Formats: sequence, C-alpha cells, structure tokens
Amino acid sequence: MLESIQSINKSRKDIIVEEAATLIMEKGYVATTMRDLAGRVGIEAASLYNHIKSKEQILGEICFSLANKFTTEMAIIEVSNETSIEKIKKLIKLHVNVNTESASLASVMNDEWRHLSEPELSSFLALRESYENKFLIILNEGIINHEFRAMDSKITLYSMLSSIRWLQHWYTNEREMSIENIQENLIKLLLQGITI
Amino acid sequence: MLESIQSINKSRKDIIVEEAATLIMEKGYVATTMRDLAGRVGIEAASLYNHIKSKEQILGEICFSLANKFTTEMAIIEVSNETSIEKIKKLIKLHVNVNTESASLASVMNDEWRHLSEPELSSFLALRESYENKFLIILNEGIINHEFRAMDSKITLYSMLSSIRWLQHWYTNEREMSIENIQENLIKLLLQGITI
DNA sequence: CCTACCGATCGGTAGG
DNA sequence: CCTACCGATCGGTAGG
Repeated sequence: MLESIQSINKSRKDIIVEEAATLIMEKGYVATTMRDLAGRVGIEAASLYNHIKSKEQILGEICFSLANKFTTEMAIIEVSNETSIEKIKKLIKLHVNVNTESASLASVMNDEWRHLSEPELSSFLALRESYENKFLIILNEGIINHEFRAMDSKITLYSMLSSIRWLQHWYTNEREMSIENIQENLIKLLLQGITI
Repeated sequence: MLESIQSINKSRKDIIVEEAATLIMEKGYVATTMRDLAGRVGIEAASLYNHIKSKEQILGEICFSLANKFTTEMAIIEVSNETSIEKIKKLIKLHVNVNTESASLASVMNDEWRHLSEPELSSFLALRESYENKFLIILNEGIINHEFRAMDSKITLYSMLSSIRWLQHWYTNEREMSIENIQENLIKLLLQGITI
C-alpha cells in the first residue's frame, strides 16, 4: 500500500533533481549553489545530503537519464524498415519533443556536461559519440539511396541537432505554438529549406 | 614612436581579454577564476587589476565588442539594394566567419551573457533584440517577395542562428575544411534543405 | 531534517 | 607587478 503510493508520488529525491534541473537551466551548474537548491525545495542545504550524495551526482543523473533516452529511441529507429527520410523525420520529432517537454533536462545535458568528472565524463561522451555516429549513418544511407542530395553529412548532422536546440530556451517562455506545429515547421525547414 | 609601437603590438589588456575568452570558452565564466587567467598570462592574480577593473568587465567587453560587430554588419546589409536571398546569404556568411575566426568570443557572448549584471545586461539584450528584429524583417520581406515560401519566420530565424552556432566548438578542433566550403554547405542546407 | 561548523577557494584590496 | 591578506561563500560533514 505504502509502496504503491510512493511509486505514484514523486520521491523527495525526484523533486530535488527536478528543481536542480530548473535552477541549473536558469543560472548554470557552477553558479547554482546547494543553498539555492535547498531553498527551492524548502529545506536546509545540509538536508539535501540525506537524498543525494553530491552536487555532481545530480548533474550526472540528469545527463545520463536523457542520454539513455536518446540511445533507446535511436535503437528503435535504427532497426526499423523505413526510408531514410522517415527516419530523419522521426529523429527531428524526437528532438523537438525532448527540447520542449523536458526543456530543463535537455538544457542541462547540452550545456553542462563538461562539468562531469571522470569516469562519468568519458561514459557520457561515449554515449554521445555513438548516438551521433548512428545519426550520421542514416544521413549517409539517404545520400546513397538518392533520398538526400550529396552533402557533407557531418555539417548537416551538427546543424540539424543544433538548430533544434534553441527550443530549450524559447519554448519555456513562448508556448502559443503546438509541438506538432513546431515539428512540421522544422521538418520542412531542414528537409526543404526556405526557398520556394 | 613609442605610441606607434604600442598601437601595433597588443597591449597587456588585449592579451588578458583574449586569454580570458579562450579560458571562458573552455571552462565557462563562473568556473574560470582570476587565478586561472593570471596563470595563462604569466602574472599573479592581483596584478590583473592593474589592467582591468573586474572579472565582469572582461565579460562585458567580450560581449559588447562582438554585439557591436553584428550590429554594424547588419546595418550595412539592411540598407543594401539586394534580394532577400542575397541578404540572407550574406548573414549566413557573417555568422560562419564570426563563429570560426572568433570562436572564443562568439562562444562567450552566446553562452555567458546571462552573467552580466545591470545595466549591461539590459543593454546587451536590447542590442540582441534589435539585431533579431532586423533579421526577421529580411525573412518576412522575402516571404512577401515570394523569394521564400510561407513559413513561421521566427522559427526559421532561431533555427538558422542556432544551426551555425555549433561551429564555435567544432571548428576549434577540426579545421580541415575551408571557411568558404563551410559557408557553401550551410547556405545550401538552409536555403534548399537536404532532400533532392 | 536541523544546528553548527569546517577547510578551501573565490574576487578583490592595501601597500609597496 | 608582487606579497600579504580580507570577508564572503562554497560543497560538504558531524552529531543529534
């Protein structure tokens, strides 16, 4: 009984990590203090350490939870029997979803990963590199298929990932546009460009 | 005589600001200490204050020097009698140039401006908003001209700016591609997309 | 979960 | 440009 209630409700630790993500998005990791975080949660700074081991552990949990999500989703798209265009559309939608629905997590992972220390730093970079390689393979297959034009796929990869990233900061303030509408706009922009 | 030599050579202050930009790009503004910076310059931390007033003054000089450059270049493009497509191409080239040739300045301005305090913070944001508005007007004119397709120009604006920004981090390490080649690739990607 | 506290380090100053 | 130093604040611990 108690367990089922606890699994439905957020644990204190979940709340701490969630508030930390918001705070780190706003001020940056180094400028965010444990006293700031404690204030948001409504306890004293020393009490945080009953739920978490260190400031860096929080950063690690945020980075890896999202990195793992991307890895999982990529694995599904990778083995699907779809055209390269369809795979890229799904990846664009995935990135739009994460950067809007989980804006604070995405912001922390993208902007603050360098403050991880070893061995977490290397693990994280390995996950990221593996993800980017799989993305690159999809783009290259599309070129061979003649679904995409000849292009430097590395430039395209980084531009695509980067072009969706600003949603982190924008969508937090301006929410009048639906996620579906944003997805459509970005898919058209990246697949067809802006000219007629 | 002495003056002309000093105006040709970099002043100590120029060196300090330059090293600061590199260091802040690597570690972030808050994590960069005056002792780090002094070490790079080859003096003691206290000696920095003979050339600069505060840590934040350095941040301000970097942000505003680059913001002013963008403002100046935009003013030239704005009044030119060119097609919307040509104006956008020139803006893409401008952003590619800044993000490669002045990668550390661009990195600091884009990622660390929020650590400015008032009144510099508001001044900076005003410059940025003015720049973005002029960029937006060019996109909207292109839509009215039928040079560009109907689209959400705000999404396009931020995606374009964001998509060029990753060059800051990439070009520092991988320089085998010429700037002209990068410009061409990005212009094609943003104007025509990736499909055939 | 709190009070009380610690060693380390920060940006910056005084004085030469 | 350096030595010597300062008040503030940091992440984190001891003990209850």
